[in-house]
Amino acid sequence: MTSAPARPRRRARRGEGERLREEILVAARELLAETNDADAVSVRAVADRVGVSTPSIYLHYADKTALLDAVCEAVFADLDQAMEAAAATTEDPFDSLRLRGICYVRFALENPEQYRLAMMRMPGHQDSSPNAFTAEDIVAGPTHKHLTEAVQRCIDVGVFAPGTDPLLVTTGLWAAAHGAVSLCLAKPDLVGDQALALCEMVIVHAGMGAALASYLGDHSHDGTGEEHDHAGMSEQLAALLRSLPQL
Amino acid sequence: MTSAPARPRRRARRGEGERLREEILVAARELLAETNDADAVSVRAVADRVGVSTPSIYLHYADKTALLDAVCEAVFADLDQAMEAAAATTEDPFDSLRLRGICYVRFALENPEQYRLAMMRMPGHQDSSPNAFTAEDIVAGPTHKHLTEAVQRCIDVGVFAPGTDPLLVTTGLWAAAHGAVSLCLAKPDLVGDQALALCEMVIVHAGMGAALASYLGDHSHDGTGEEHDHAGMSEQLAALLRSLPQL
DNA sequence: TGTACATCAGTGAACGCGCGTTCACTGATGTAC
DNA sequence: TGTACATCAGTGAACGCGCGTTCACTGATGTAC
Repeated sequence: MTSAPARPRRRARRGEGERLREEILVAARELLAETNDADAVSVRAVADRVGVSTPSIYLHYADKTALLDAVCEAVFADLDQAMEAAAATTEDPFDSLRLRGICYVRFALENPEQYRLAMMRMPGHQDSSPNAFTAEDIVAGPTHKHLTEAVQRCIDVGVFAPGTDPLLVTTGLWAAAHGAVSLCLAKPDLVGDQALALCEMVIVHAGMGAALASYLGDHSHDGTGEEHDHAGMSEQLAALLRSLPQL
Repeated sequence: MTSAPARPRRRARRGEGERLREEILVAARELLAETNDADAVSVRAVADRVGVSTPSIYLHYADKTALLDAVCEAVFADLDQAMEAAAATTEDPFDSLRLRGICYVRFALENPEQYRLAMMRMPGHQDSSPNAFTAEDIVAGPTHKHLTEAVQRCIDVGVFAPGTDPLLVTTGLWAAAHGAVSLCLAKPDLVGDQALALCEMVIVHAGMGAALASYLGDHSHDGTGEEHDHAGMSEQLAALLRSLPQL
């Protein structure tokens, strides 16, 4: 790995110190993409790839964790941008959700190690600083905001029952997408070459289930608007499914 | 960490070499449970915890990877046992699936680092041997087999439409459960203290969606039994949902 | 236009650390005679 | 019952390695006079 050809580099001029900061970020992401191994991203390897000495990294990032945090932020920004572009191709609110889901999955499958780093760093681990990229950053960020808005539009249009909690559906859809994708990444043999199809299936199923549940919740409860009775769900579902053929 | 009190140990007698092997396995899992950090499981730390010198590990495991593989196997075995016990409390096939899901989630939330190790080691990584614990091992193992059988019972009983591919539903449910759980583990703030409820919601939704899709697939296509038309799914869903209130 | 100087980007060498793994060994356990 | 010996479980010390980080430094860039 140390034999990676150092790019020819010009020393930055006076006010251009920020240039190297960006190059370091890019190099770290390239390393993730090429090695598919987060352990391959050492401070030394990144510096080597940029074509700069190791201590130079510390001119731009306080420590390794700060660099990884910056990578996470950049990955989420890219993901959001891709999803918004994908969603812009339709007017239908539910289809917009679906397209976001597909885009999410595609992004993750195409950038597995960057996705893993962004999504799977656990708080409290040695490799995450107290101010690491946490759930708060996600919820505050545009990715989550855009998704919640898309869910809200589905509620407005009637795909999800009125009174549905958009945050709950958002989190549920995210969980479904994340699960499908990370199963595909971790155990590819389990799904073979049908990874994308499986992921889409799971997301759409979760979406349909959420829609169905919000309908059931809206019509089978006392109307207090409180959380669904999960324990009784299977009987309701069974009853509903038995009635479907008479539609 | 090196100051972990070494347990008093008796040297094993002639035929009892296997005893230490088991103790090593247990110590590794305890380390995962207590530190919540896979990096804390070093050969040295494990040996230290058992109360034995470092090279002794190599009398029972070829290398570190072999030890981790054994841990994965043990974790999956425990998970299967817990799920079977949970499922045994009901006769209803769909409820059996639901209980398995809840048990799966609970196990993962209670043993986060062991779960992560078992499910998230990626093939091709430096820390996974060519014969590491892969998807093949999972599919061949009892956990997956039991789940598929439970899905099949749902098909037999009519909860899922006849002709449904049990393997597809199994994988989909697994993906949903894994997603909900790993989202909760990686970004706990995102779900707060509602982790278990969220996970159950996602799983049940995915199950409902699968049931719904298998019904739709059975009644809205040309009957060739080929894969669903995912692209047209949202219109079908929208139409179905619009018709539901007239039930 | 020329020169002294402050500033800024980046460097070379070294630090201590914990890691996985190996090797020659020790000493208890059981067996053969 | 006593003793020599093979076997087996486990050890102490050391190996080389790559890591994150620090420190005193160099030398190019721009500015003041």
